[in-house]
Amino acid sequence: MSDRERKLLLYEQFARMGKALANPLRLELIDVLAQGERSVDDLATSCGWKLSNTSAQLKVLQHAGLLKTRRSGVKIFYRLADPSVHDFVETLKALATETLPDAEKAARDYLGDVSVLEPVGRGELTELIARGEVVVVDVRPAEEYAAGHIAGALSIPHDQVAARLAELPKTSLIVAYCRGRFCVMAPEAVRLLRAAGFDARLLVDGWPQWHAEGLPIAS
Amino acid sequence: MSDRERKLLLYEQFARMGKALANPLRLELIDVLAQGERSVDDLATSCGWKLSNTSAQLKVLQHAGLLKTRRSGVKIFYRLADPSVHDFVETLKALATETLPDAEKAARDYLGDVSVLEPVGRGELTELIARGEVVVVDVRPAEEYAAGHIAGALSIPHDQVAARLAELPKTSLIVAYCRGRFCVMAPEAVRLLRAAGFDARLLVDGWPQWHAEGLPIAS
DNA sequence: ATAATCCTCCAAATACTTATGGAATATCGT
DNA sequence: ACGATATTCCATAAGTATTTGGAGGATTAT
Repeated sequence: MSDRERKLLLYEQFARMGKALANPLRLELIDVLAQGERSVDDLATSCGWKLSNTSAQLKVLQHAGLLKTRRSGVKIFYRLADPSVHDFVETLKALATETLPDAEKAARDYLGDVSVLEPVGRGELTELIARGEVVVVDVRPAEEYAAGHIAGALSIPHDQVAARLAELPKTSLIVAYCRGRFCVMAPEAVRLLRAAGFDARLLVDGWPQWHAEGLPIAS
Repeated sequence: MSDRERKLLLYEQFARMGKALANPLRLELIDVLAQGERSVDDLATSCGWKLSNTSAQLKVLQHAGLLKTRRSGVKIFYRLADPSVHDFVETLKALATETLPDAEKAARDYLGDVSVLEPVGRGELTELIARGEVVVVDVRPAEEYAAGHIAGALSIPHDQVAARLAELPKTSLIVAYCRGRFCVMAPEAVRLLRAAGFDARLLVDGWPQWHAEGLPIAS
């Protein structure tokens, strides 16, 4: 085999990794799996795609070495093969919003203007928690909270925030978080809380980054 | 438009970036362009693909916001839109070789065992240069050397090394470099030099990383 | 065993991607 | 204006990806 053929084979392997990331459902699955392991139909339901398609796309990611599985009884749980997979996909999304005007626009249309929600850094939140000056709210679905959350956070899934305002203090700062920088759940919750007269802010990024930095967690 | 539709639109934009990286020629083009700007048929010749296909793939990368162009007379020069594009592709390649056994094997088949070539770090090379204890050889094609190289490096394109051994000292250490971690030119040159009795080592990574770190350069 | 549950595989329809050769277009120097 | 050079566009053919519904396998509880 010639050098030229070997080079093409190598670049074809690199392109396989690109192909794994060339599909919206697959990218969404990685985002959800960055919250913790999930079963196949759980993922299908959560992302709103057909079971057979979800299974097929999970297999694609698995064959690219990005996911691993664990069987528990009748269910199969998928998880990220390594936290670096999520970092890489975050970099992809950041690069897309920086270089593709259409992606930047799609992010703005979906998330709205996040800067007015006064994003709180992870360091700042750690201090606020230490001083007892904040209520942290996890607005992700209950399963994701159960799989792991910021130590001391309250679970109020985003679709229940409006109905559970009574559980939150009007006198203290509230910081909401969700799946990450491109997740709409916490920004929506913060807007709702602000409209209802609460002092609410957004956590920069979400659970995966908090977890990756080794900050205090619970589950 | 519903939240769900907006979310899908956003993830479709992210997937566009993945798609841009889902083709071996496109990844190779990014590697070559990380050495400096190049014209279309220069790239086609250098990568060994048909002109029309090279042009089409360059357009795909450009529409993904990864490349920019500059016209100079009858030629059009493409370049990376930003150095972060190259960083990102390096991360992709590293992730592929770490998670995909086939990719790791393809890299080994193409590059051979690089660790026996005693790779020199950039810091170490800077010191060796300062002490005048090394001859640095750039084995990339002459155009790439002309577009920018490590300060003080000698240009001996990889296909001329065997014929130009007389230009190199037997008494001093020789360090060769090329396009980067997955480029075969410097590893081959070091093996050739060692077989001919020279004291040769490989520079870790290649020109783009040296340049990105702001180390001494010339052109 | 049998049924229930969960997941994977398969076939098929549709849509997209890649690669090619050749025609069309743009720029420059004469 | 013309020819030379460099690039893009186009039609086309072959290949690959996506999505679906339903059949087929595994595992568990009865």
